Amino acid sequence: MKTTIKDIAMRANVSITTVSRVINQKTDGMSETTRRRVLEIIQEMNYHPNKIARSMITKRTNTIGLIIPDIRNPFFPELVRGVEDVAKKYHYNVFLCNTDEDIEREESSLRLLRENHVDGIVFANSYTSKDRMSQGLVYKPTTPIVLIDRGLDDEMFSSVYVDNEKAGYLGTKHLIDLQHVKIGCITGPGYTQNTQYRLNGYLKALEEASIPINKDLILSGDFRMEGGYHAAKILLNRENVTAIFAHNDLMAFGVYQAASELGVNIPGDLSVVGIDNIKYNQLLNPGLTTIEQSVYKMGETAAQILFEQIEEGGESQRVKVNMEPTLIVRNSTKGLPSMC
Amino acid sequence: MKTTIKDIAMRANVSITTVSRVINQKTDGMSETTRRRVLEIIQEMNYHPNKIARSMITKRTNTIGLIIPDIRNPFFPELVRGVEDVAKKYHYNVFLCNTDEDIEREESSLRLLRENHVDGIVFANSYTSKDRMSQGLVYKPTTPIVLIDRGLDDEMFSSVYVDNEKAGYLGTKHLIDLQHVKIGCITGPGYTQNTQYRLNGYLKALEEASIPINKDLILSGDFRMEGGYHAAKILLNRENVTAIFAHNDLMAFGVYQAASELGVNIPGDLSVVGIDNIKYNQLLNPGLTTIEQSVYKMGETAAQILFEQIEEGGESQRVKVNMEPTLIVRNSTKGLPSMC
DNA sequence: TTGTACGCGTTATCAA
DNA sequence: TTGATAACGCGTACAA
Repeated sequence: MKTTIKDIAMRANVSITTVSRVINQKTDGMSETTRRRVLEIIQEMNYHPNKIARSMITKRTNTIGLIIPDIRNPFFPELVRGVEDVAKKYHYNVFLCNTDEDIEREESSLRLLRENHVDGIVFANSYTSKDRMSQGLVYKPTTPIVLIDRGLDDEMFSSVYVDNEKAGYLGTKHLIDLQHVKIGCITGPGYTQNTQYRLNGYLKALEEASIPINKDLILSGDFRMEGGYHAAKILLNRENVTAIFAHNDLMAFGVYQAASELGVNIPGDLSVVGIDNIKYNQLLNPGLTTIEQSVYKMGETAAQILFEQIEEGGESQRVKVNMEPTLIVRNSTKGLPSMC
Repeated sequence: MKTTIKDIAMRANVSITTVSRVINQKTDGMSETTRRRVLEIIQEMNYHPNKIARSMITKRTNTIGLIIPDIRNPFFPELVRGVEDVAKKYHYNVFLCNTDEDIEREESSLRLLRENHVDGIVFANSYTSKDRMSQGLVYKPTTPIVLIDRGLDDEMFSSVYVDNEKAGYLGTKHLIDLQHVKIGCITGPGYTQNTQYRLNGYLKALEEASIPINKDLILSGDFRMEGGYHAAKILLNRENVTAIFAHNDLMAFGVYQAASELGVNIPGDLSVVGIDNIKYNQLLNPGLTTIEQSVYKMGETAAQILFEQIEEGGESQRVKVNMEPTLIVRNSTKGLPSMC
């Protein structure tokens, strides 16, 4: 039997109300003597309040949910830490849910979190189509939700995301500035919104430079090494590209592998750009030029917004934060000798 | 106002007991008619049971805690997934807590989890000294705890860990077999038990080969790239080692960086071995020879044990699982030309 | 300055 | 086959 507020009350010869007051610092007009005595007994009996019971009354669980595709994708640990560090500051615990981009798991996570009465949810729904999302989320409009990485174009939710079109534009522009023309593009899965926006940026940069668009240079990947590897093989064997823009670093890693197998030198024969600036891409030789998204900060920001909405009790304004991506040049990109 | 079991009962013209029975599949001797009607209303009103209230009675929250040092260390995402996947199978949610190896945060995490009445805890206390741990955990002997990565030598807790002495032995033996004699060793922080065991393995292998032990070749790192980098600089500049055994892959990455800066060729001038077999070390050129620990499996196993203890209700046997590390040879190690 | 008593949403016990 | 009611541990309005 765990010790309860009742046990403390008995031992201290006071009512449970008094004990409750001590616990919740409601000691406005209370005798110092009883306060001290209660505190002592609490120590002595090693009493810890039962949050479950408390939240029955207060309607607060001091708990938030965090839904992501897969913690093993090195993009997400940073994000998770950002969220958790803010949560800790607010004395909140966080439930972590991995969905593997599976719509079933997204919805079951949402349901589970709701049944656990979390006070809010940070949702990295990067890979979900809009319609299904809305459908899934409509379940629980009462709990504040902040979308991360790519928001729905929906007034319903706050969101924090990177300007993906700009990311796509920056990477492509960098390659064009280096005189590249045959620039391969490896996108994420077709159904993600990130992919669409990043691709738009790519197209825009080409257009601006009056480089004709060749659809054979645009291949669809999976945001994982494998996808980058296979796409790169095709681009290198069939299309003779001099540069590849992979829509995330993991796929760029795959490009490195393919290049290595084919005896293609980076950056001598091939320039490579990624997106994310994953920490461990410094390991690559040569270092990978990439577009940085401040992932940790995204997590922090999303959590911050969420807690503001929680505190304001649901009737707060929806917020959309747009983060700027920045180009980080390393040694995987190199100017093409200008052809005469 | 959320819909409650009461609302359902009203609308269905039955008692809350009946509704409760439907929810909990206790429909043994129940008329199909009422069952169907209740089910319909539940659908219609989009009712979801309140787990908080339920756990007041059942004393079960269907929630476990997972405490780790830092999710950004690429060792842990695998472990987290292992735990979470098993948890999901049991319809459990998991609270994630990062401690940064800070004893304060470990204890506050423990306290927070306990206040949230988790049914069990998986604790990766890799970096905590035995005494403080016991002190911290003694708080809550009622909740099953499974230690991971390195167990306390304590009958109190179940644990899953890798035979770290063997890991240290295997890596060193491999280098010795390649004729290396001046083998540098970069350990983890001195206060971790892993470090002690791995170092023992290193020493044992040297002894077996009758290679005299040189304490200058043993440096203490931090399990991060930075530590590996600095230690490698010292070993290469001052000690002329022909091989370095880093006690995890991250530090081996640091060794690569140092070698690259100093113009030292791997494996030509220097052989390198790590521990962990982090997924992205395939990216390194040359590929890193390392000792694999099946991290995902460790997570799974720990969670499995935890759930067995939860189901058995606390009076179960303590279990200690010892996982075998295996050597994975890639291209970072090379035989030394035998000196004549 | 302190205490009594009710209610939060659910399950379990016993009765009908 | 179904229902009334007591718990679970706590916070709080109101009373003393």
